[in-house]
Formats: sequence, structure tokens, C-alpha cells
Amino acid sequence: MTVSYVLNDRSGKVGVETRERVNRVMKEMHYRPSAVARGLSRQRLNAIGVIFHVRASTKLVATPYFGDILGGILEMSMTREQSATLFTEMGDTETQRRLNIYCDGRCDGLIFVAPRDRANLVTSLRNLQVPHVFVSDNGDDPQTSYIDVDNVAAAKQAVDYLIGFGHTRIAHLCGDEAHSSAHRRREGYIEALHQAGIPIDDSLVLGGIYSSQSGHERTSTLLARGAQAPTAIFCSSDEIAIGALDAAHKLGFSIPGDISIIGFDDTSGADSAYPPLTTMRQPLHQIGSEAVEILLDMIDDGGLIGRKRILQAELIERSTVGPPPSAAVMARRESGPEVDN
Amino acid sequence: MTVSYVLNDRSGKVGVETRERVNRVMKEMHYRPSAVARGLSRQRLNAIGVIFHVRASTKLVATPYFGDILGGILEMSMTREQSATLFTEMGDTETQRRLNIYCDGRCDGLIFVAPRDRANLVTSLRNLQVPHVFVSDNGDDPQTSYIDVDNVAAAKQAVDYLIGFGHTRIAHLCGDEAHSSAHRRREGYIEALHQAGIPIDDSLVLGGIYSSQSGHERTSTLLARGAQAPTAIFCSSDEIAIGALDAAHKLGFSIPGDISIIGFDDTSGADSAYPPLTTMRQPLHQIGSEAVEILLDMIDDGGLIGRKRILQAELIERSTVGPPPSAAVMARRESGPEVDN
DNA sequence: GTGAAAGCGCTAACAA
DNA sequence: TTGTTAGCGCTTTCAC
Repeated sequence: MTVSYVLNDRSGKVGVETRERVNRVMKEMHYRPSAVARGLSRQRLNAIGVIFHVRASTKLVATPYFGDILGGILEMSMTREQSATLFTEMGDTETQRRLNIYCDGRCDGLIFVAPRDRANLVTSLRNLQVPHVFVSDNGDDPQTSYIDVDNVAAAKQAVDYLIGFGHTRIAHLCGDEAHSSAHRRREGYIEALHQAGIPIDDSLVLGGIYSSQSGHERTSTLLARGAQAPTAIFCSSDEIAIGALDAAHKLGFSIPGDISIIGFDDTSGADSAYPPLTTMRQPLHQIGSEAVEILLDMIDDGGLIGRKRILQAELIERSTVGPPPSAAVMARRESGPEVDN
Repeated sequence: MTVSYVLNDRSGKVGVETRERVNRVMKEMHYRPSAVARGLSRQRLNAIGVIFHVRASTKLVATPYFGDILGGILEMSMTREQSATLFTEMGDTETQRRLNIYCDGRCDGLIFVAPRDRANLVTSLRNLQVPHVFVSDNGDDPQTSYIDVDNVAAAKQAVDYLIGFGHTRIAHLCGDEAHSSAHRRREGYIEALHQAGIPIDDSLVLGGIYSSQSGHERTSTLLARGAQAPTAIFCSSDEIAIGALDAAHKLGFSIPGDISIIGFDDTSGADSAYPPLTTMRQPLHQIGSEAVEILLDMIDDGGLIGRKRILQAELIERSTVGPPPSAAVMARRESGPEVDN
């Protein structure tokens, strides 16, 4: 049957009345084309795979960071007529076996969101011949694309902002070491401090993971140090910051009066935190949608040439950053006899 | 080639050394089976489709409710070796066209999460012959499955809890009318009030949607009523409650001193709200994972028989509910001369 | 146990 | 313009 013209929809190549007849018959038979058969024939399913690397099964995509990116991915997928299938990686073990599943033809290309242990992944992927893009920092492989925010610049800007308020004892709650973003953000933190001539105090930079609980724990220990406690905390993610906020409240600290906190991501929920969280906004939605555009471009040219894309973060000033306590007192003193509020 | 034995893995039907040889050759050739070809042949792709009904493109799956359910769906999909492909519906328009895409063979079955306008969907789905389950309340069609929490019982329990504290002026911030859950929860609210002999005050039940902004707006108008303001608010979702909390703070109300607030869902984030939100917990993760189990069962028996599943919600007591202001004053009076805090 | 042959529903290259 | 043919990579009879 010339019925295949329907999909190719080559107008001018088929008689008007023949088309009518075919359409009519299709209606009568409740004909619906099979995407799978077409996929087999064309070697292209119009489907992309999205792999999230998560800590625990219970948290899967529930973390706002993933949700926001996923939103961008889905939206662009729909407008480009691609379906998106989701996978979650939970450990670094047996990723090889999983890779074979992702690449068994059900996906034309892959997006890895916040992959752990990227270097290893890249070498595995190289043999698989599957177009892929990372949402994370610089891959070195020419056949892998990536898109990310400029983490070190953003982190530096956050810390500069704190410094601008007069803070000098600034703590940093790091993210999960397995994600490159954690390293980049710490670099930015150190760079800002160096540039301002503030010595790095190793007791002020605490390792951990991207979770509110981890933020809570680390903040509690930090704040228990009394006079040694920092006056400001740069958190490597909003989730960490939310935990920090919570810990500070529980310990009776007022924010930003007693301690300033700045987050990273501007994840949905940052602005309904209490107080609304000052943070570095990542264009999460845009990252997601551009990732699929990049991937689609790669698929079209056979996945041969990788693309690189770096976006800038933006400082969102809300209510969790202010001058350090002592500076505030001084400021008040200078501005005259006001009621101590 | 008898190589197809690999997938069927019928031991005993193939010689040991032949198997060895085949395996070796597969390695050498970097052979990887094509899921698409197998799917075409078997008429089963081992893939399920998940359709979310969302308000706006920007919010897509970023709402915690969806994220938590999706987590359950993905986890179970992985353990059952199914891939999950995601779709988002944004309006009720052209759902028919979209349905054809969902059902073009790339999915063996469909899960609809919080569908709008379910009745219409059901009739469309009936012709399509695709196994499907709704995460929402009672479908009537024998071929459609559903799983949901017992919304009216849960809502009633929430309001009973408020009443137990002595509240009588209890407002209800409804969810989106297009979702059946909004109706069920209002029923529960009314039932609780009736049973306690409290007359329904229509000015206290406010329509809106499931968003924090909507909760914020409605709470603001409620609280502006002065002496007419309620002493407690039952919110139809945590997102609404988060907005309500925010509005109350902005208006200088303390929680739960001046006003009690209870939410619904126990979405991740409810307990890092400030103060931590008292709410009705839906087993969101479980709902997601059971939905895929139900769907898989349906697929196995040809999608002929629908299954129904109702789960119970659980009251999570945190810090946003207390006695109404006047009662609190009385309680204090009775317990002796304490410092008014 | 193993191999040959037909077919899943489509596309593509060619002939008519 | 239209119909024919082969084939995408697998599964599944059914002989051998």
C-alpha cells in the first residue's frame, strides 16, 4: 500500500482522491500506526532517555532540583514531538548493565542529569555509540555534550555578596563530592575569599551531601561553636540551606539577624521558605529544555559532534542575608539612637 | 539462529557448548539485542506511560505531589524491568490526539495521575483498548482501574482534629474543582462539621486551585475579616497550606497561636515548612508503586478487568495546630498565673 | 537440541 | 502517481 505516504505526508506525490479513500478506510478500520514498527524500520523512535542519579529510592525525583529540570525537559520534548522515558540510577554499581538497557534502541539519545562519576560513564558511553548530553560540567570527550551553569562564577558571586555585607567568618556547606558541582562551587568559595584577602579556615568548610538533613546537621555543629561560629553560611544547594534555616531556628538564632544564609539553585520552594531564601538562581527549566535541543541536534548529525553550553546564574536577593551581628550593632550606633528591635 | 534462546533463556533446551559459543560470538560482535524489534514481535515493549495533568508548563512535575508519586512509579517500574515514559497534559483540549500518541504501541499501558475531567477520558479510552489506571477516585468503568486515598475519610479526620482542639470557625480552602479530590475533601469537611453540630458557613469555604499562591490569596482575604476570621483553616493540599502559612506570617499572625492550619498530602517539604506543617499524610510513594503493579497485572490479563484500591491517610501532628486563641487564654487562666508568652 | 521459514507493521528503493 | 519488493531485528511455529 501507498498508505505509508500518510506519515511521510508527501503532498504532490499522491492523488487527492486516493488520499481521501485511504483516509476513509483508515477511519473505518480504526487504524492507528504503530510507533514501534516505524521505529524499527527507521531506526529512530523519537524517544529520548533521561537518567537521574539519586541518593535514595525514596527521594527519587522528589527533590525540587530534579523536578525543575525535568519540567524543562518534558516541555521541550513535547514540543519537539519526542517522548521522554525516565530512568533512575541509584548507585555506581552495575551502571554498565543499565547502560545496555538505555541503549537497546528504546531511546535515540540520552540525557544524564547530575551524573556521579562522570569520567567512568564517558568511557562506557564511547563504545555504545549513543548520542548523549550531560547536565553537569565539562566533559572532555568530543562526542559528549554538556550543559551547565557556571558554578564557580556563581559560587564566587554568592560569597562576594556575603563579603559585601561585611562578613568574614563565612562557612561553606559542600555538596556531594561525587558530583562535580560540589567541587566547582567550593572553588568559587575559595576564590572569593582569596580575592578578598580572607584566609581560608578549613574548619569552616564542611563536607556532606545535597540534602536538608545534611544541612541541618552541619549547621547545628557549626552553631554550637559559640564565638567560633561563622556569621554567614554559603550552602551548596537550597535543600542544604533549608536544613540550615531549620537548624538555626531550632537553636534560637534569628535570620538574618544572628546568621546569614545563602543557598544555591533557587529551586521552587526557596521563596516560600521562612524567611524567604536568598540564593543563586540556576535557570533549571532552561537547562532542561536546552539539553533536549542539544541532544536532538546530536541525534540528527549522528552523535558525532559534542556541544558545550554554559549558562550564568543570577543572584536572587530575598531575606536570609544581612550584615553580621557586630556590624549591625555598629551600623545602628552610627545611625543614631534607634530602638533596638 | 537459535540465538533467540538467550532472551527466552530456556535452559535444558540448548546444548551447553552451543550456548558458550553463542555467548562468545555475542561478545566479539558487541551484540546488543534491540528492544524495539522484540517489542514489535512480541507486541509488548515493557514500557508504561505516565500522564500527569498539570496547570502550567513551568510547574510541570515540580510540584512535590507529582514528584513523590512519580518516585513510587519509577521505583517499581525499575524493579519490574519496565521503562516509564512521561507525558504531561496541559489542557483538556486535543487530549484525543494526544491519546493516540500514548497508545501507538510505545506504551503497554497507561497511568493517569490526578486526571482532570476523568469521565470524558474514560469513554475515549474505552475504544483504545489500552490498559490503564487512574490515580484518582472511583471510576465506574469495569475496565479501568484506580487507586486513591480515602479522601473523604481523611478530610473528615483532619477537621475532627481541629474540632478536638475547640475550633468551631473552621475555614476550608478547596482544591481545583476539575480534580475529583477537591470534591471529596470538601465532602469530608462538611461531614465533620455536621457531625459535630457546627453549622456550615459558606463564607468560610473558598474555591481555588492547588497552589501556594492560591492559598496565600485566599488566606489573606480570610484573615482580613477581623473578628469574622476563622480560627483554623483546613487546606486541601500542602501547597495551599504553605501559601496560607506565608500569608498569615505576613499579616502578623502567629501560628498556631492566632490561627491553626492543617494541610493535606504530607508532601516532602511539609516538615521543613515554618512552623512544621501538621497535615494528613497520603502514602504518595506507595500509591505510585501500587499503581504500576496494578497496571502490570492488567496488562498481563489483557486489560480486561479493572482493579480498585483505596488507601488510608494518616494524621501527622506537627506544629501548626493548637487551640483557638480564646480557648488558649482560658486554658492559661485555669492553669494558674503563668507569664503570658 | 537445532535450523529454516514466516511474520510483527512499518519504510524505502525501485519499477510500472 | 501507484504498486511491488525487500528488509528493519526479533519471536515463534514446525520440521529435522
